[in-house]
Amino acid sequence: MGRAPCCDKANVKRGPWSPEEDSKLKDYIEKQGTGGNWIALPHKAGLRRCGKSCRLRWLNYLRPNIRHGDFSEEEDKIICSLFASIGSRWSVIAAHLHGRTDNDIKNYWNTKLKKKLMATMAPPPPHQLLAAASSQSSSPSSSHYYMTNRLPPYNSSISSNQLMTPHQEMMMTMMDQQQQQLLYKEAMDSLVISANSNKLIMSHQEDSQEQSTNKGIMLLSDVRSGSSTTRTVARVKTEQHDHHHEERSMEDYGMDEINHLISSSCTSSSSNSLWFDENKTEDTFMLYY
DNA sequence: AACTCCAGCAACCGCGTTGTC
DNA sequence: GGACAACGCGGTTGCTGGAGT
Repeated sequence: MGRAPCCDKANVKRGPWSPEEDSKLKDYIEKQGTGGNWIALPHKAGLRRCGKSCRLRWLNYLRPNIRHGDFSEEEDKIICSLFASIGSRWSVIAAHLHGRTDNDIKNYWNTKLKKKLMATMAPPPPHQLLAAASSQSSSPSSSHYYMTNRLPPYNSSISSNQLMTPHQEMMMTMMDQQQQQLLYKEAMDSLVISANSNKLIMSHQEDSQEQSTNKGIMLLSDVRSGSSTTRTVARVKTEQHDHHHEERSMEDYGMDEINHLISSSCTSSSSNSLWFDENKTEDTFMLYY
């Protein structure tokens, strides 16, 4: 049995709003306010609409100081920067753009900005991804790329494949040096803090030579954007070792299993399972880009 | 002119969160 | 602290109009 409907759908009008309805809603709210109760508002305002629908219409279209139309380059950059750091939290992004609504920004991103960025930044071929990861490995005995989670100095020549999610990397092309440094830092931070995300790609690791843990859980990347490209994990095989990696997306895990994996990873004092511990700044973790 | 395709956008849906009793 | 109601948000749907054939 599903959730109870918020209103009697048989008795409410749906679809596009007429100018008369807009006028009624606007007049009522300007005179009476919302009264903190959207459910009761349509009846009081003489509208045969669902309260949710009224709220959406007001917030996205009727309320004062709403701006519609073309987004500026500056707004593009702000959206990209925030999307790279916090993902698709449109209401938060909207709060940074005066007069823009979350719905507007979401639509703009999905229909225009994303394509614009994709066109700017074609994804690297898989073999380049692997070669880059392999050549920068800190351990000659392994093509796994290890790095510390202390923030190294920003260097624009560093291949961002190893440091960022694809969507963060994509944003780089739009930004000036200062913004790139900020995004770079956010990318580094996200490798540690993203344990709370509900869209993480995880991997089992068994019998790693460099790490004594028998079985751990690795954060590969923060993929809160939900973009399909960020769900693709480059599997880096070592020539010397034949580590067994089982790559699974979050959706493949049951909640119990996820909780178990995370808790066992966090609490295992006898291993180097430290990927969720922000305090262990000297330790290393594995990165798959 | 008629039809199809598709981008853009407004609106809806349903889930998680917050507030109230 | 549990139950319920309402809000807020992000993902999705579906309508519309313009471009292409």
